[in-house]
Amino acid sequence: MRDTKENILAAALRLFAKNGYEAVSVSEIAGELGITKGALYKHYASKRDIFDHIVARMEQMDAQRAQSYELPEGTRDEMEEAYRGASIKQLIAFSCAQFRYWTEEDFPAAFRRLLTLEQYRSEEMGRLYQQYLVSGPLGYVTDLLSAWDMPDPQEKAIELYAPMFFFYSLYDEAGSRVTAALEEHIHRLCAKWERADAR
Amino acid sequence: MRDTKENILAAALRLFAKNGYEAVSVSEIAGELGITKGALYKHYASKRDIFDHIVARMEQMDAQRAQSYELPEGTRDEMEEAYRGASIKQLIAFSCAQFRYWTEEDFPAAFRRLLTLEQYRSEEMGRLYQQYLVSGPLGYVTDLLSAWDMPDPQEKAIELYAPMFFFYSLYDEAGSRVTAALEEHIHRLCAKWERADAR
DNA sequence: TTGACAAGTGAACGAACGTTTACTAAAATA
DNA sequence: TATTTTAGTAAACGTTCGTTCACTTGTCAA
Repeated sequence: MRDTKENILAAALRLFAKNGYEAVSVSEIAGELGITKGALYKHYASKRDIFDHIVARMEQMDAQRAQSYELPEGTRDEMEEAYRGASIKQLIAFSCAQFRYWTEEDFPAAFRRLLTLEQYRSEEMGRLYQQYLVSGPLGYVTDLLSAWDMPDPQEKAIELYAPMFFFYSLYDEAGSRVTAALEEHIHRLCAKWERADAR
Repeated sequence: MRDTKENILAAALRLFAKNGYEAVSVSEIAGELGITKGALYKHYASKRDIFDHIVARMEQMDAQRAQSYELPEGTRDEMEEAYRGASIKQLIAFSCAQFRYWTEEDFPAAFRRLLTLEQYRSEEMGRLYQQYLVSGPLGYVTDLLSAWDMPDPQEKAIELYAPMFFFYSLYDEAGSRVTAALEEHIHRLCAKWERADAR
């Protein structure tokens, strides 16, 4: 089959996301596909090579997703004008979409758990974890609110993003049952800001 | 030395918290103390036995800490009366202390990272992770606010606890620099509730 | 002083690890 | 049709894993 290479990537990610990179053996990955571990080396040079391809794939998916949203990219300094044009409604939609992305989409959801498990092992993984799931999103929301001249942008960014981050962990235990509560929280908060803004 | 057993526990926890249980070898643990891995088996029956003692130790530390606080223990149903007696000031103090506990105290801080890395590997670890760091604390705060007859207790509990949870991850990258911001958040929020309550 | 015990060493165990190799059969290409 | 490539197997490689064992040393109680 031509998609064996793709199946290896998916199976490896699924296992890495559950047990962590070191705890998964090459035989185990191959076993998931019903092939021997020797065959696996026809597609990837090493176990680490599989991992690297997973990270690269995530980077590619993320870049693709970034440009499909109307919210501006880049840091505040570069994009100040664009930031001002974005609306609170867009922020709501973006936040909800981001949550569903990291919980419901197979690849991103597994990659999030993988990063969670690898974050302390190397500087690089810690950086990726922060960038995708912690200080990255927080900084983005902060910059956005700041460009809108909202008072206390960092405070508000925490109010918005910390529950999203917290709900990732709730989701991991309780499943999609919790998604509605999180989206309600986002809507309530943004509505409050809009009221304060109009005043 | 009599405290070799204790040193093994500490070294193993430190390594487990960085790399995860499977990625740490018995030789590595022994190497940290300058002894051979054979000697390690004079103190613990197996690698898993070390891990189990770490979990038991955490349970013991947690039970000890629970009774040293004035806030009531147990679930709401059992302790409704006690809940009503607790004050918002106590909630602030308890929350700040809890954050410092899971970030600054050596053993709990390392155990928190260990749980983070092991949470998906077994049901038991997932349960402990939730109990110590996710739904456990959230439920506790919810019950407390609910016993005070505050409106929307779950909403408020998320407002209070989600940032604490989020700041654990910020702390892991940025260190104690972020503690002040978190404590400010707690104070601000509780002050807001007190104002609304007095009205 | 003697003997039991506690705490270490270092070599060995079988199993599992990631990786390589020789070989095969089917598919693609010339 | 003949040949090369692709994708697989099965066995073996050297290494490391967790664990055990025979042995040494120092401490302390009888």
